[in-house]
Amino acid sequence: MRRLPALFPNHKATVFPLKTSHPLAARRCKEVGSHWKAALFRLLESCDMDEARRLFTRIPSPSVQLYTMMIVGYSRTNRIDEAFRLFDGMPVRDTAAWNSMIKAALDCGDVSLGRKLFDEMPERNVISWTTMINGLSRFGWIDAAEELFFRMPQRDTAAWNAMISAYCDNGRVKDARLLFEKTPQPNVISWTAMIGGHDQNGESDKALLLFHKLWSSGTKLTPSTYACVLTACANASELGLGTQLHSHTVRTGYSSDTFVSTSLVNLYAKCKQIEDSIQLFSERKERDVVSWTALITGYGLNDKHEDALDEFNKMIASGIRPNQSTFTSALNSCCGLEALDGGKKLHATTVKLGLELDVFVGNSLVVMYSKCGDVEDGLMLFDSMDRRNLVSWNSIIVGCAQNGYATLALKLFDDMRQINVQPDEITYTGLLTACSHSRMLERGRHIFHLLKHDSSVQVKLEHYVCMVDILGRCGNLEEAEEFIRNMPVEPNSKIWLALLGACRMHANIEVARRASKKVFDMEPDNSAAYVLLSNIYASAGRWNDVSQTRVMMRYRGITKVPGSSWITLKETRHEFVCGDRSHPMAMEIYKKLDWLGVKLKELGYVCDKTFALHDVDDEQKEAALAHHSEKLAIAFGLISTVEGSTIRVMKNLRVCGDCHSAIKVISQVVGRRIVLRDATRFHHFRDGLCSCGDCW
DNA sequence: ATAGGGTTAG
Repeated sequence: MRRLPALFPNHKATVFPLKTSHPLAARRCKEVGSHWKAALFRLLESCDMDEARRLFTRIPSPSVQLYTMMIVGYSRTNRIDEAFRLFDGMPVRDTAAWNSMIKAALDCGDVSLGRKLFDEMPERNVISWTTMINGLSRFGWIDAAEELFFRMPQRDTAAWNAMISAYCDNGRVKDARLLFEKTPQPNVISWTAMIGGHDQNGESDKALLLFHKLWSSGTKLTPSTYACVLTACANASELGLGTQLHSHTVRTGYSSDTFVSTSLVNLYAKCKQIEDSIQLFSERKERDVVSWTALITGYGLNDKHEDALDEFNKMIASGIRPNQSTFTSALNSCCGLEALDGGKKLHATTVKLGLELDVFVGNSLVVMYSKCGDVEDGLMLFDSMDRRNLVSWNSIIVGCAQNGYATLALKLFDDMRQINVQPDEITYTGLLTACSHSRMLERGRHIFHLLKHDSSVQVKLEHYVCMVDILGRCGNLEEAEEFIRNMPVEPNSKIWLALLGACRMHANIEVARRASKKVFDMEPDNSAAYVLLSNIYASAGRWNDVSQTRVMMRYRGITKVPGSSWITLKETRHEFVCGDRSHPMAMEIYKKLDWLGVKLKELGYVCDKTFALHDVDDEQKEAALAHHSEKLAIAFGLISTVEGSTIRVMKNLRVCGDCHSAIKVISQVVGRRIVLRDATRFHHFRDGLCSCGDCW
């Protein structure tokens, strides 16, 4: 039998026999100290603060350095109070300890404590100043940061870099540039900060110009620089340069760096080379949240929303915790699929992970609910948010506008201005859309007036389109034309198309001729314009002009986009085209339609045949109106969902007029709410009425 | 391995 070795064979010999006066004592103590230090470091590394504290209390008279390590550990785990208690009880403090405590305060969100410590500390060094500048900048206190920078007694390159980044992070790229040009000895970090700063402020092309300068200077690049530049390539869609840099990173061995690799996944995804993204992601050694989110976003950008959600589930299954950004992307893909059920599941998951209070998650949920036709839940969510930003307000205003809640959209606008949230272009587009969908002429004029006099917002073409739409829908066709003539910018085809749409509503052939000619000049392949023009002629009984339009279409090789409608149930999309019999439940669907036909007749509903006879739409000619895609999808919804529940159907084109009337009656017959999202807006059918008030 | 500057997704 063998004796087990003693656990601490040299225990007695090492620790105690030397007196402190012995020349070896100092060295021994240092060794003992480094022993404590190594053990403490291991615990701090694994963020086990309770265990670290237990160890720390056993250390006889810990050094300033050990105290400081503990403070940093508490700060990393967000335990600012404990950090401060420890700092407060320190027998002596050096500048590093003060600096660590300042950083701890700033990192944990207590700026005033950070500022107080900074003002009180006996000796500040360049690191103290730089830490404060960085902290103040993160809270948006850029003026305070600037003041410190110009007051500090000496500045090294790190200090200049901190101020450059502070300007960039607060949107002041011009000031960053001025400072960069004054920096005595800029290094690769200064350049990287400038490149990243320009890119993040929407100036990716300038970022790339800076990179060319850096490149030609022959400076050795770091992985951070590559990560920044590759992101700028992604945002500027510079696939060529990006690919070249990719090969450089392979040669320098940087391509396996986690930041660089994520930037590459992002680059190829944004440049619509999703296969390359997938390949690069699969080659990664470690898959973290960020790279996985980049891939999920990439699928979404490439219209592969099912794959995006699959990838999201794979990520969860592999034990990686999604964060707010992951949810933003996944929820966006739910919008792409109009998958309300999937979106609700994600909502539940955000609650489980404690992320539902995050403002980005909240915004994404508001958009998801309203884009999936459930604006009521979108509103509920918006009301429950405890923090809101401009995007939150825009999301709910646009959501209301698209769903026909114009008055509510305008009320929300008043609310946001009440609490001094400055609207932007998107806010105004939402409001104008709301007015146009509800034919609110005077409110629309008022909003446009506010927009024109809002110095912090630029009037964009889309605003003019909305205004033409409002004027046109309300029957002021001549005024709309006059409005277009007086626009300070060149009108585009969308403007004329809006006018043409109005001509159809108000059967105005003269204006329609002029408007359609403009559209055909600018966009000869726009099939919607031909269909509109043909319908305008048809409604006036001008059959020669109708057939002439059709000939012109055929001659120019223009084919109409086929109409299709779909419904998403249990995350499966069921899509129908007119007269479709390919669905496994086709028999039941047509039986339901026949039954509905009988019921509709009993209620005296007469089908409006003009939509069948005069439309250029081939699908409408081929099959009876009763078998339009939207009706098929609704019939399928009726037989596949619980009695009384809301049915949500989407259509790629505008809903046909006959279907619109029929669906109103159907909602009454079956006692259900039917939400139909067509190419331009949502229709909420209920008790025989539609939320659009029949003007769409 | 006591303290400061640039890096990836949204």
